[in-house]
Amino acid sequence: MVYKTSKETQERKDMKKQHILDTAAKVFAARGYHHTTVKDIVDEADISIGSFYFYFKSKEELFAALYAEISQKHADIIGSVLNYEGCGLVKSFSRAITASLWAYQQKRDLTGIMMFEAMSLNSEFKKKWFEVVKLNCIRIKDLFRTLSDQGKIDVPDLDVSAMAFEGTYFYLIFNWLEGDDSVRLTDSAFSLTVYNLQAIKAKMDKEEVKKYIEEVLDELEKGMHD
Amino acid sequence: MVYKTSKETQERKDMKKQHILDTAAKVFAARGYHHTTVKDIVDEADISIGSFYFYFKSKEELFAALYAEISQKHADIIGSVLNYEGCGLVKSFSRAITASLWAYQQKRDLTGIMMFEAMSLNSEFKKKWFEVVKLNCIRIKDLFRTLSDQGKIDVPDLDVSAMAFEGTYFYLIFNWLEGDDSVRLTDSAFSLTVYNLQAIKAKMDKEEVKKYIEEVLDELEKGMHD
Amino acid sequence: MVYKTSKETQERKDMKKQHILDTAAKVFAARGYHHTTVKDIVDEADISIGSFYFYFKSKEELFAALYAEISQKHADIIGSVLNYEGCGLVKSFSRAITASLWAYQQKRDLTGIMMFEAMSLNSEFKKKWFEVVKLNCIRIKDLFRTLSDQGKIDVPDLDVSAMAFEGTYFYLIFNWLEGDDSVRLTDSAFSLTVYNLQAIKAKMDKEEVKKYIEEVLDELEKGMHD
Amino acid sequence: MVYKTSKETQERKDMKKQHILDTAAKVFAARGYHHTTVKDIVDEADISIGSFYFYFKSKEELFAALYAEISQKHADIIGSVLNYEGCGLVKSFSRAITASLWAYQQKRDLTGIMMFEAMSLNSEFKKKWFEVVKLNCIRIKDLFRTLSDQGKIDVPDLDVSAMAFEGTYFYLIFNWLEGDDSVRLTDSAFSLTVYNLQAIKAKMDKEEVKKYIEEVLDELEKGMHD
DNA sequence: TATGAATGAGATTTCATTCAT
DNA sequence: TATGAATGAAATCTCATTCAT
Repeated sequence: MVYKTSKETQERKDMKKQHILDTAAKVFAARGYHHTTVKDIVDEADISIGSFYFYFKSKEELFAALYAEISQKHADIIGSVLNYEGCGLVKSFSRAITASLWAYQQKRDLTGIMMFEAMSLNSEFKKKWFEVVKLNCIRIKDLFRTLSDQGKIDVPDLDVSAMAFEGTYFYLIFNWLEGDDSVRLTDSAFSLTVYNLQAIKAKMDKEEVKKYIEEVLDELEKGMHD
Repeated sequence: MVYKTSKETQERKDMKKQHILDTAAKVFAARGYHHTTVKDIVDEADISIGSFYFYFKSKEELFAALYAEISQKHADIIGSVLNYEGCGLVKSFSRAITASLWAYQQKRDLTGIMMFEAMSLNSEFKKKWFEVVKLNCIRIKDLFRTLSDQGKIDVPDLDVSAMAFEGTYFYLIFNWLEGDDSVRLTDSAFSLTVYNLQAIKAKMDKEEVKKYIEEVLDELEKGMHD
Repeated sequence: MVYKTSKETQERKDMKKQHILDTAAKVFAARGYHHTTVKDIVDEADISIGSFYFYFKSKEELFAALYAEISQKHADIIGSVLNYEGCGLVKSFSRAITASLWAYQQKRDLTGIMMFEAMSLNSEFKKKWFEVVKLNCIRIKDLFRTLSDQGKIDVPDLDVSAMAFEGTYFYLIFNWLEGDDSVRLTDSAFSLTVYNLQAIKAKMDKEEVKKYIEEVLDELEKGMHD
Repeated sequence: MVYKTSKETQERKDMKKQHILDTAAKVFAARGYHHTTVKDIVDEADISIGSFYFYFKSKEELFAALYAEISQKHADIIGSVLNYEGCGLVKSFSRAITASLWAYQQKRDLTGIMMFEAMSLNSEFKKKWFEVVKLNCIRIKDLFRTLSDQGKIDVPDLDVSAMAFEGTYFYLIFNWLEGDDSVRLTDSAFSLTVYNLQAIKAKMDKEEVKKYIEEVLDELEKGMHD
C-alpha cells in the first residue's frame, strides 16, 4: 500500500516519544516518582493524556523506559572509556570509576530518581533494577577473577568484593545529591579510586592515578561537545 | 468523660502502640511503604482504624516512629560490641562490621525498611534517613582520622573514604534480602572486613580477623538468650 | 471489647446498602447498565463515592447483587403460589405462569435490565445469568418428567420442551416493556397458559384456567398489602 | 483531487466494506459489542482506523449494517423453504422451524449478535431489533389467523400465541451457543416442532414431521453446495 | 483514498483521614 | 478510649472519533 507510515512520520513519532521521556525525566526529578502524576507530565510536555498513553502503556512503563535509557547511556559512557587494549589495571579502574561518577554528574536530577526511587517500585520493576546491579557486579567480579589469577590483586571472596566495590559509590552519590550543586562529584574520583585500589591490594602510584583521572575527564568533556 | 491515665492504663497503651509498630514493620517489609495501606496494617493488627489514628497522627508518623526504633536498636547492637577500651583497630573493625551484619540479619524484614524504603520517600522523611547515614559516616570519619594521625592506616580523603566504607554494605545487604533466607549475611563478614581493612591499608592477620569475628558472633548469639 | 459494632449500626448499614440497591435499580432502569455511571448512582442516592465502594466492590458487583435480589424475590413469589399440596397440574401451571408474569409486572423497569442487559455483560456475570435460566429449566424439566411418567402430559424431548416453555415468556415480556404502560402483562396469562398446556397435551377446561388465574391474582394483590 | 468511482473501484470498495463486516462479526461474537473496540476490529481486519471511518460513520452504524445483513440472510433462508404452494400446515411448520434452526447453526457467531447483543443495546438500535421480532410475530400471527379461521388449529389470543411461539427458540439457541460446538441445533428441530404444533392443536403424525424435517435438511445442505 | 497519531471527556477506583456514636 | 462508616479529592486509564498528511 502507498499510504503506509512514512519515514518522516516515524521520525516525528520517535521525537515525540523522546520528548515525553525527557519531560518525564525532568518532572520525576523535581517531584519524585510517586508524587508525579501523568497529568503533571503531559501538562509539562504540552501533549494530551491520550498521546501519553499512545506512546506508553502506563506510567510505570514510562519509568522503565526512562530507566533503561539512562542505564544504557551510563553503560555507554563507561564502555567508551574502557576501549583501550592492554590498559593496565590502575588505568582501567581510574578511568572506569571516574567515568561513572562523571556520568552521574551529567544527569544530576535523574540520578536520584534512578538510584533511590527505582527500588521502591513494584516487584516487576524492582527486578529490572536489581538485574542491572547484578550485571555490574558480575562484570566487576569477572575482572577481579582475572586480575586475581594473574596475581595482580588480592581480594577475599569475589562476590562480596564485587558488591562491596559497587557499593562504595552509593552514599557518595547520595551525599552529593543532597548537597550544594556547585560541588563536582568527580572531585571524589581520586579518593574513591584509591580506596578501592587499596582494597584489592593493587600496586599503584597515586600520581599516576591522578593523571589518568585528569586524562579521562578531559576526554569526556571533549566528547560532550562532539 | 474522664480518661484515666493510671500506670496500668499507660502500660496497656504502650503495649498496643508497640503492637501496631511490630505489625506495621511486618506489613511494610512485605509490601513496601507505598503499597501498604493503613487498612492493611489495622487488619493485620486486628485493631480499628480509629485506634490507629489515636496512636499515630498519620501513616507517615508511624513510619518515622518505626524507623527511629529500628535505627536505635541497630545502634545499640553496634554500641554493645564496641564498648571495649584499648581495642586494636583490626579487632574493632572486625567486631563492628560483623555486629552490623548480625543486627541486620536478626531483623530481616526491618532491614529492608531501614535501608531501602526510608530513602525513597519524600523530602521530610528522606532527611531523617540521611541524618542517620551521615552520623554513621561522621563516626567512621573520626575513627579514620584518629587512626590516620597515629599512622596506623593510610586513606585518601576522610569524607570520601568514610562514605565508601559505609557503602560497602549496601548491595551486599540488598542481595541478601533478595535471595533465599537460608543464607546468613554474617557469612560475608570476613570478606567485607578484609576488603575494608585492605582499603585503609591497615596491617592485619587474616586468621586474627577470623577469630575476632567468631568471638563476636558467639557473644551476640549468647547475648540474645539473656 | 465493648465498642464493637453494635446491632444498631449493623441495621443502619443494612438499610444504607438496601438504599443503594434500590437507587441503583431505579437508575439502571432509566438509563441502562452501560449508560449508568457510578456517579449517577451516588448522586441519586445522595451518598459519597467512597460510601458506594465501601458497600460494593465494583459497579458490576452491585449489579450482580441486584440481580440476585430480584431473582430471589421472583422465585419467592412463584414459590408462594405453589405451596399447595395435591394441586392438579392445570392449577399449578395456571398459578405459576400467572405469578411469574405478575412478578415481572411489579418491577416493570428492572425486568428489562435484568432480562435483556444481564446477558451482554462480562462472561463472569453472564454465567450467573445463565445459571438462573438453567435452574428454571431444570425445575420445569423435572416437573415434565413426573407428569409425563404419570401419563398426564405428552411432550417430546424433556430438555427441549422445558426450554421452549421457558422461552414462551420472553418476547411477550419484551413486547410488554416496549408498549404503553397501561397494559397489564397478566392479561396475557390466560393465553400463555393455554398455549403451554396445549403444548404438553394436558387435559384442561379453559374456564377452570380462567378461574385459577383470577384466584391467584387476587391472592397476590392481597398479599401485597400485608 | 478527483476520486474515481469506476466500476472496478466500486467493486474494490464493496469488497473492503464486506471484509470489515465479516471481521466485525467475528470480533463482536467473541467479545460482545461493548467489549469490542474499533481498534480490535481494524487490527483483526488489518486495515487502518481511518479506513474504518471511511466506510462506516460510527461503531454503531457498523453494527446496524451487520445486523441488517444477518437478518436478511436469515430471512432469505426461511423464505427459500416456504416457497411451496398448497403446503400443509404440518409441513410448513416443520420446514420453517427446521430451516430457522439450520440458519442459526450455519452462522453460530452471528447468531449471538442477532439474538442477544442487538437487544441489549441502547434505544436507537434496540428498536431495529424489535422491529424484526415484531415482523416475525406478525407473520406468524397472520398464519395463525388463517389456519384458525379454517378450523385447522385452535389457539388462544393470536398475538400472545405468536409471541409464545417465537419465544420457544430463545433459550434453546442460547443454550446451544453456550455449549460445546459439536452439538447440532437442528437435532432439536423435531421436539421444537412437536411442542409448537401441539400448542396450536394441529393434527399431526410425528413420523410425518420427522420426514419433513429430514427432507428440508437435505435440501438445505444441498443448496449450500450450489 | 488511506493512514494512524492525536485528542480529551469521562469512567472507575483508591485510600488517608475525620468524626459521630 | 474504641470503632468503622463516611468522605471526596485525586489518580489512572480507555476509546470513539477527528484530521493533517
